[in-house]
Amino acid sequence: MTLDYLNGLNPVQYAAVTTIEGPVMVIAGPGSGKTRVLTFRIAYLIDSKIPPYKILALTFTNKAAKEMKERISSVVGEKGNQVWAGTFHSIFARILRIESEKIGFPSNFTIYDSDDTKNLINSLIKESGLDTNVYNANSVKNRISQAKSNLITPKAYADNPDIQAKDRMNAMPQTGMLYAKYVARCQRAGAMDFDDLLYQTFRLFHQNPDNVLEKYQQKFSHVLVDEFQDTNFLQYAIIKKLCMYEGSPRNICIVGDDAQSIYAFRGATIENILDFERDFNGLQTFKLEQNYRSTPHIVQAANDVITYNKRQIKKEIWTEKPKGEPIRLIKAITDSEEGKRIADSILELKHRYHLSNSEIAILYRTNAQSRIFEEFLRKYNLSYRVFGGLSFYQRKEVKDLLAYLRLTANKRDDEALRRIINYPRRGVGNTSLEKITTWANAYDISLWEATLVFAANSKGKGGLEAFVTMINSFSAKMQTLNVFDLAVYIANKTGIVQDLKGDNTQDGLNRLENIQALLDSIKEFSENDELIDEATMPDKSLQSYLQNIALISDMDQTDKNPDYITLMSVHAAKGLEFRAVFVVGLEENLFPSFQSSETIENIDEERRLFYVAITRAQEFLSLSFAKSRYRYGQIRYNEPSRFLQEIDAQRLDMPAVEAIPNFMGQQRSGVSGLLNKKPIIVAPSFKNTEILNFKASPSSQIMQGMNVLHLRFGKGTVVNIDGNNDSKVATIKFDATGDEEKRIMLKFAKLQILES
DNA sequence: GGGGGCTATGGGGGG
DNA sequence: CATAGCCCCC
Repeated sequence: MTLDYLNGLNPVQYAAVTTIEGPVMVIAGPGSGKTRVLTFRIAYLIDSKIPPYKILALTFTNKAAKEMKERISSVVGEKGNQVWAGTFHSIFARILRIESEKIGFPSNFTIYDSDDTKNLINSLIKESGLDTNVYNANSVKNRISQAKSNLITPKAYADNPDIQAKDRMNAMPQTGMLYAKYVARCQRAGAMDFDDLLYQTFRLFHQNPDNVLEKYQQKFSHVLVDEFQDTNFLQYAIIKKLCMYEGSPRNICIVGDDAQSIYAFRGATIENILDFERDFNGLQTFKLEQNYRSTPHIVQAANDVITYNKRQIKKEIWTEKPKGEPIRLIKAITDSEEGKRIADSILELKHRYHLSNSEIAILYRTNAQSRIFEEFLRKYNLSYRVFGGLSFYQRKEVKDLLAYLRLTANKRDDEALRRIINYPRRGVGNTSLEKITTWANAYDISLWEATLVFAANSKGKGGLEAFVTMINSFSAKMQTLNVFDLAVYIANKTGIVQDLKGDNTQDGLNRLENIQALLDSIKEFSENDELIDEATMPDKSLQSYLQNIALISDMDQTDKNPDYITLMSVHAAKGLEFRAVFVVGLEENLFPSFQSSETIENIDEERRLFYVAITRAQEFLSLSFAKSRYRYGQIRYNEPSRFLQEIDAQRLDMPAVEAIPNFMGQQRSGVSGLLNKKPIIVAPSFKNTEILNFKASPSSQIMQGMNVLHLRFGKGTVVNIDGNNDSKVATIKFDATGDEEKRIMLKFAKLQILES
């Protein structure tokens, strides 16, 4: 066989690719060709007659998975598609889709996203009569997530004195009870949250009904794990289930870099690497230290910085690249000036070195920092794209339409039902929903089943009945229509499109565009045959679509115009590289983040994050800081980041001692205290002497065509009156508001009838 | 039904 | 400061 692709590898890479039997650990420094090693290793496995469908490759991000798949296929062709390559979550979601009935979940289970989880926890807090000021949904959610990630069941949670003590200390002793309720409610809804995709997979393998574990142990003869330093206890536990058993070939290869571990805050643990050495004896380790990405200044700066971390696997990256430019230090007085100077530098780099926008990135510690850079890039007419922030799939209108699809696919999906039972409006108010919720809880049935009861007994109104009939008709259509046609049908039939068309504001137009964009992407899904992939997207069903959507993020969206400057957080930049990188906001309390300053472990994680940031640069690296910065509405003064001083001065274009002393000693970090809240000016919105004589007329006397006076809007004419009794609504055209008509509920409105 | 005002909150974030 | 969620009021 001709294995040309092996020729370009250095000796360590070659060994890491071709050592395909037994446990292997690859420690891969930044820019050391990690992805090449991973993909060539898989190609080499396939060339060594390992059936591609017996190879399991786990990554953290869709981006990494996608890149890996593409590169495997480019080396081995078609059969590369049969490799089970994907994120932990997507691979295990796929397995659960096949096996979930064995552990009490329907095969069409819903995946709850973070918002669903949070909403559900919030309802549970309220239902349980707990104080929402004390029980914060986010912290409860984090506790539950932590518990699942450490394989602690609700019962174990309740029985564990340490956990109980901690919850008591945080004044939230009922957290364990909420955890138990949450789990029960997810079960009732036939729903799994993101953690469940891993937790339930572990449960499945651990309980092992019908020897399902052996099935997958046999299925996957070779397992690869990317970014192993970011795995948590649960992920490693699943990996062990698959690879560590009597008679296992133990063909497992983990790739990672302890220096780039930046997710400890969410449970990733370096212990896993240490445990791995212990769990898999006979382990062969390869260290990739040659860097093919960056100039010596950049590589050395990275080495300088990381030596300040005590606990790490010994490793020094090096490069053969030519010297290149020193690292630029940019100091600014204000955050706004920082924005301007970065934009200036970008223009200069573009002119001097003919960089395209896509070769440039601005990396920051917090997403909130993006705004100022956007402002200046827009001013300079440079195209850019901000990653992170509110993703497309988190927008209200998108979630609304998706909720209809979700409920159609799984009627027990409580969170979807809650979202749309009265959108668009069909006269199902809070009172009805509360009745339904109480009923559902009393009989331990889903909201949908409870809704059926109320719809059948409802008198007159018919909103609920219409809702039930509509959803049922969607389910029927699901049998005959493809996903796209179904989605279009639903968007129209529910009145969502009509509702948005009625809103002529820019906001409304954007929303309508988003609905259109969602429909376009559904069309893409339903018509593009290349997307079929047994491991992650096995068919074109509604369920398959929803699963795919739930596990995708904003980061994965590709743009039609690829020539933009990239703005993203350092976390998001992991795995990427750019010719020019600006790492901004290098100030104490920002980078490193102020919440991390308490412990050495936290500062070390911030330092690894900085290490990740600077090693994204190929040729041009700029580091900037501002003396003062607006944060939470106040000007704050911070000293330059300690990390700047950890870089040997000879790598910098100006000595740090020259740049930094101006800012040392003089200013203390803290709040300026000068800025006070703006005075609140109350101005009358309507001036008219007639108001002095205002006297409201009884609402029953108000009729169509009358001239009326309103305290805020002034004079107007009643165009129309609809509804009856208490819910009469008047449509009134006021002189002051131009063409825009107001709809006012007569029950509340204070209107005076005027002589015409 | 819907707008306005008040209040709480604000770290990094994949799936 | 910016935003989201909530309550109140018309």
